[in-house]
Parts: sequence; C-alpha cells; structure tokens
Amino acid sequence: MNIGDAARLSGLPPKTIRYYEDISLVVPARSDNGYRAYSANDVHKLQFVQRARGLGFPIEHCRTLLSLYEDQNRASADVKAIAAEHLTEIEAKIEELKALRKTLKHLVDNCHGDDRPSCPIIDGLAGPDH
Amino acid sequence: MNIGDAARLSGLPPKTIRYYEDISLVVPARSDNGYRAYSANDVHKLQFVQRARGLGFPIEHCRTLLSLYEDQNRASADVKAIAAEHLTEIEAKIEELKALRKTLKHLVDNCHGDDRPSCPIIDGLAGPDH
DNA sequence: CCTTGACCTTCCAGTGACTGGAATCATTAT
DNA sequence: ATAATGATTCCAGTCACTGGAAGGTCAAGG
Repeated sequence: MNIGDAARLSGLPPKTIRYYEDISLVVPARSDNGYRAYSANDVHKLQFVQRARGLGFPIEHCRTLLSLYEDQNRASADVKAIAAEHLTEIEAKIEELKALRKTLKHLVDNCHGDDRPSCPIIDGLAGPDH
Repeated sequence: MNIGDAARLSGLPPKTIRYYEDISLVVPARSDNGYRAYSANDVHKLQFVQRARGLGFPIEHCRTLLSLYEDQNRASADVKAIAAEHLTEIEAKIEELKALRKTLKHLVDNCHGDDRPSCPIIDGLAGPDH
C-alpha cells in the first residue's frame, strides 16, 4: 500500500510518515516504481506511534516502546518503567502550569482592563522594585 | 555594562541575550571595542522578558508586552487581552495534560510490571482491535 | 614586555518533531 | 493526449535557544 493509504489508516500526514522513515522509526519496503510500500504490520506500527505520540511520548520513547511492542519476550516491567517515567514528567508539567496559571490569573484579575495606562500585569513583569 | 553583567543581573545566559539582539527584542549600544553595552534600561527590559518567558509567554507576546511596557500611554486593556489569551492557552494545556495523565495512569496501574511479556500498556497503544 | 586567563566577538550547526514548498516522476481517468 | 492525482526528493523554516570553534580585547601578575 502507498503512503497515502497508510496515512489514512494511521491518521498521520504523509510528511510525518516520511519523516518517520528518515529517522528509521518505521521503514517501509519499496515498490519497483520507487514508491514506499507499507505492509499491514507497518501500518500497525504507525498507528502505535500515532497513539504513543498522542499521549505525549517523545519519539525516542516511541522507538523503545515499538521495539518492546515487537519483542514477544519483553518484560512488562520495562514498558511500565518508561510509561511511569513519562507519567511523572506529565505530572510535573501539570504542576508547573498550575503555578503559572495562578500567577497569571492573579495579575489578570487585578488589572482593570480599561483605557488607562496603569496596569498591574506590566508592573508585575517589570519586577518588585520598579 | 558588558553582556556578562547584564546576564548576571537579568538571570539570562549570554547566549540568550545575544539571541534577543538577533531578533531585535533587546538591542544594546556598542562600545568602541565592539562589545555590547547594556544600559540600566536594557537590563530592565531583559529582566522583564525573563519574567514573561518564565510565565510561558511566547517571544512575540513578549515583544508586544515590552512595547506596551515602554509605552506610557498604553491602555491596560491591551495588556490584559494578551495575558488573558495566554491564560486561556495555559488552562487548555492543563486540561490536555490531565486527560493524558488519566489515560496513562490507567495503563500503568493495570500493568503488573514483572518479567512476563503480557502488558496492557503495549496493548493499549496497539489499539482496540489488536 | 609577555603571558595567562577571563571575557568578548562572530559564525555555523544542532535540537524536536515536524511542516511547507518546489521541481520532478508515475499512475489513472477522461 | 492530456489533465488530475499522488508519489518522489531536497531544501528550508518553525521556536527558542544552545554548543562549539576560531579569534579579538583587556586587566593582572611576573
């Protein structure tokens, strides 16, 4: 199957799929005419990566997860370790964003937002001593 | 003042400060020897950008905020609009990450994490029909 | 006067994960 | 025969830096 069909089945744009070949993540065979020829298994792998990326796994994690996906003798502990690490990162990111939101919300709430120049947001960004 | 002092006072690495000149965000004067010469006002601007970036404002927002910071006749409504937009984006990002966390946590919690190959995380990524 | 070391300069390239666009080739439909 | 669609490669751009190389400048110590 050509790249267009693989794209439709995996939900990934052709550009992205070519990129995945570039970085040796999912490498298809080639037809006689030079077109990429995706097998059903290739498409499964693309779908797998699409889901993993959708969960925010970085490409290198996807690469490891793919090799574990293909390895019938993998230990589930290996997979769990990667996922748990990623989960920790996501939780840290959430906390970071919550702190940002708090600060920003405080600034926004205290800005009257009219046509006068006085503005607590600007003052907050300028720092305590200005 | 040279770039090293500006870096210490603003909390930004010299590389980043040079980059900010490259993109015309904070452009210092030059000394006779060709060194960048940062005024106290330049350093204030760098500090301003450092705080705004720390709150996750993208550079182009920082550029606008900086021009509003310098404009004594600005309307606080203009500032508030930018900050409120950014706040909305942060809130959306938080919700997105929470959804990710939920899915991922579900997968991790259901993986026994031993040396057996069976793994709900891999199965979840492989999709419903595999 | 010379050297050492800290600091500064520019330029080039790489990051992550694509995305856009141009020029060209292959296949299919009319 | 031609037009549309879809494929190919390659180059460049995104965002916000970051690293490194090669070289210029300056103050202090011997």
